[in-house]
Amino acid sequence: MKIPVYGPRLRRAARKHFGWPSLRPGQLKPMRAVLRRKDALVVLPTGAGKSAIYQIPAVLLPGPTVVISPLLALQQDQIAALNERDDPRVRAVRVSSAETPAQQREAIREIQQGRAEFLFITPEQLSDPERMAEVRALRPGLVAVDEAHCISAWGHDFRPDYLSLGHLIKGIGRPPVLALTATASPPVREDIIERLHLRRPEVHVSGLDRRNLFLEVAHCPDEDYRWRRLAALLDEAPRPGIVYVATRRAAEDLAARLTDAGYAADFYHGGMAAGARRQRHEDFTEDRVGIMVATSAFGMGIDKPNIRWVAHVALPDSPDSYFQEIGRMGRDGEPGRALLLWRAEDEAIQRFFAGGAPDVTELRELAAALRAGPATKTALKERTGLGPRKLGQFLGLLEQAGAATAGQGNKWTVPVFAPLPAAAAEAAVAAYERQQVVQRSRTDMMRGFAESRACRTQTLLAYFGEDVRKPCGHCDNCVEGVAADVEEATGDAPFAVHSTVRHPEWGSGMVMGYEEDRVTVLFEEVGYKTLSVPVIEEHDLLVAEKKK
DNA sequence: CGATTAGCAATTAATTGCTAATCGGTGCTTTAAT
Repeated sequence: MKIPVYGPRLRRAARKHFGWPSLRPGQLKPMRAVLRRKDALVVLPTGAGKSAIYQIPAVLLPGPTVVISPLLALQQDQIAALNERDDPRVRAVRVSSAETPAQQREAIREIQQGRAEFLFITPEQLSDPERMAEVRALRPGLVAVDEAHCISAWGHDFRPDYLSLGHLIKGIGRPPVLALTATASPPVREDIIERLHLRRPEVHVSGLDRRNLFLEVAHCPDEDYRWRRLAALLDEAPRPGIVYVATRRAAEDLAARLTDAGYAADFYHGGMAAGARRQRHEDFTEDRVGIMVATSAFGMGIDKPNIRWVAHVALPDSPDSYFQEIGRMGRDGEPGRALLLWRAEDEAIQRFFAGGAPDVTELRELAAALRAGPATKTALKERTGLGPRKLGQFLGLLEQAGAATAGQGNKWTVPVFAPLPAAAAEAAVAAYERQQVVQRSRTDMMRGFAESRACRTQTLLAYFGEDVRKPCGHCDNCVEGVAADVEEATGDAPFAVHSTVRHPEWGSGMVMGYEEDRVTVLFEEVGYKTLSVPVIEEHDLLVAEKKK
C-alpha cells in the first residue's frame, strides 16, 4: 500500500496561507489523518498550534470547514486572527446570536460562493433543524470540534446540545471529524469518541509533560495558613498570574483582600456583565492586571504567552480541570509556577456540584411522551413541560438507556426494542448515577494528587494514561527528595501499566500506575480506584484479563 | 457538604447565641422593552 506523503504540501500551505515558517511537533501526524479523511482526536496541551491542525488541511481539502466552538468570545478571536490574513482561502465567518438575520444570510452566502472557508458555529445553532439544513447544503468537507472536552464537561447537564453533537454532525452530512482539546483523560476521551460518534479515530496525544512548569502543592489546615502561603507566593513571583477560586463570592472577596494588602488584584467570574467581562479579559491580556482572581469562567480563550504562575485557592473538580488551568501558563517556554493550596473542606463544593439526582417521574413522563410519535425537542417541550436544559439532559440519559434515539429531521423517536417508560426511567437514573460515580472518582484522584508524596508529573500523567519513567525534577516532591524515596518504596508491579485487570465487584479496568504500595486502576464502570497492592495480592482481588 | 445568613428567643435595649433555611460553576439561546 502506498502511503501518501503530505508533509511538504502541508508545510507549503502553512507558509503560503498562514505565514508559518514551520510546523511544530505534534501537529503533522494529526494533520495527515485529516488529509486522509480519517476521524481524529487530538490532545495537545500547549495552546499554540492546535487550531493549525484543522486550519492548514482545511485549505487543501475540498469543501468548507465547519468549526464547532463553545464560546462566542473565543470564536471572535479566532475569526479575527484568520481574517487578518486577508485571504479568501482562509477567510472565516460565523452564524450566531450575535449576528442579525441579514448578517447570518450573508455569512452563509460567502461560504456558498467560496469567498470564505471557515464557518464558526455553536452546537445550539446546529440543533435548529433549519440551520442544520442550511449548513448541510454547504457540503462541508471537514468538521473541527474545538475544546472537545466540553462534550464531557458540559454536555451532561449544562449545555445538553453538546451531547447530541454526533447526531448534529450526521445531520450536516457527516464529513470527517477532528476533535481538539488541551486535556482529556481516558474517560473523557472515551466520552468524546462515543458522543461524537467518531469512526475508528486516530488518537494523538502529545506534549503533556510541561517541563517549564514547576508543580507545588501545600495542604492548608486553615484559611489563615492558606492566606500566608498565597502572600508568600505573591511576594516572590513576577506578574501576571491567576488565582483560581471555587465561587464568585470568593473571587470578589479575595481580590479585595489582596488589593487591601498591597497586592493589586482584579476578579473575574461568569456573573459579571458581558461588557465588564470583556474589559477585564482585555486588561489582563494587555498586562494591565497583574493578579486575576477568578472562577473557572476565566479559562478557555485565554491565549497569553507570559502567564508566570497559577495558584489554586481551591481543590479543582478533577485532574483534567487542574491540568488545563495550570496549562495556561508558560506558553512562551519561560518558567511557570503552579501552586495548589488546598483544604480538605474544599472537596465539599465539588461534591455539591456533582450532585443532584434526576426526577424518576419526569423521566418516565418523557419516555411516555416519546411513544406518542416522533417529535422535535420543541414539540417534546410542549408535551412534557420540561425546560430545555432538563429535556436535553433527560434525552441523553434515555438514549443511554436505549429508550430514545435521534432520527430523521432532528426528531426523537423510540427504538424498536425500547424498554417501557418505567424501566427506561430507572435505567436512565442508573446511567446518571454511573456518570456521577465516575465524576466522583475523578475528584478522588484530584485529592489523591494533592496528597501524593510521589513525583507530581508522574502522578498527574498516570491519570492521563502516560507512563513517565523517571521522576520529573520539576515538582516539590522531586526537589525535596521524597519522590525518590517513594520511587524506591514502590515494590514489584504485579500487573503491567496499561494492562487490563478484573475486580470481582468493579469489573474490568486498566492499570494506570503505581505509587508506593498502591495501584491506580481505571474501571470502565466505576471510574478511578486506588488499591493497596499487598491487599489485592493477599485476596487475589485483581486478575489479569486478556485485552479485548 | 459546609459556609453564610435570616429569623427568632432570651435578656434587659442593643447584643448574643441558637437553629433553620439557603446557596454554591461553567454559556448558549431568545425576547421584550427601551
